[in-house]
Amino acid sequence: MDSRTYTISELSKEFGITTRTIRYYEDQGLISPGRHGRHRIYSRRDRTRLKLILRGKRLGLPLRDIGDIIDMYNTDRGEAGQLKHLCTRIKQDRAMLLQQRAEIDTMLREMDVIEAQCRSALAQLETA
Amino acid sequence: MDSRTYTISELSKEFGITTRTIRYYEDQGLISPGRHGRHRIYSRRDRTRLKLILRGKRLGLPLRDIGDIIDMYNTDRGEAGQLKHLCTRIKQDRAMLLQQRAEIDTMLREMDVIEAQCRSALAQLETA
DNA sequence: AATTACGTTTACGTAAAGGTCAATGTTATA
DNA sequence: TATAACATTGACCTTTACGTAAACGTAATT
Repeated sequence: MDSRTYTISELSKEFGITTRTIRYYEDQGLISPGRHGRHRIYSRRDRTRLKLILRGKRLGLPLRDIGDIIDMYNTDRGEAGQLKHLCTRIKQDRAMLLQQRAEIDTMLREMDVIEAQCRSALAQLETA
Repeated sequence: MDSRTYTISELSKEFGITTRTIRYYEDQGLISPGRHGRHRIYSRRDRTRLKLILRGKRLGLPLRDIGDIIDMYNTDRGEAGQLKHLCTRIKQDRAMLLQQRAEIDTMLREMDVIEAQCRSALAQLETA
């Protein structure tokens, strides 16, 4: 049943964030690790959530939104209402991601142009 | 010479941000519009900068970084040192963008899986 | 028994990115 | 000329996302 667990410092090292940050995420309801006494114990699922949180952050999403999204994708997909809701959500999120990707592509192309200019200018200088 | 200009409210409407935000960007040295008396006048170049700022924001970059980047790509590419510096910078930025895009692709694929599960679950419910 | 390493809560601090007045200036229009 | 409609500066306020420090608990070394 894959019951590997992690301590807070293990996770903080692995992901390059402070323990403070991880506790803060818990405070904001984004993770809820188990406890052994008062010590936190992180399951594999918790680790995954953490990874998703950091991914969301890299996309520039606020923590609130990240929490909502993760919860959305994690709630019991029992009844039809929930399922349809999730489908709608997926459609939205996908659109957002596609747009971001398009923007990244635009920037990459623009950078190609600049780099080409840059290189030819350098070549000019060298032959001069 | 394409001397079309814009008022602050025109830009705020066009980009869906408040005038306060635009002034804040100026305060942080990200734009420096001309003045007619004390009123700000934005050139086409200013508008472009604003567009770049918002793009950077959507990528989750802090304003400082955005400023640095834009300046980098805008300074006079005169001497070889500058040019090489810019080339290095481009390489870095490109790497970052590619990684972001890769992450987006990962998420998109994961969403495909979830959506498929979701749809089949819905189909099950309907036939039941 | 003391030190070290790791963990905990509580609380205050802070930087970034604006929001929200308030008081005032300027321009166009009725 | 009065009244909107739009600008400006300045000041203070707020939220988000942590940093930092204090004071303490626990468990393993030395």
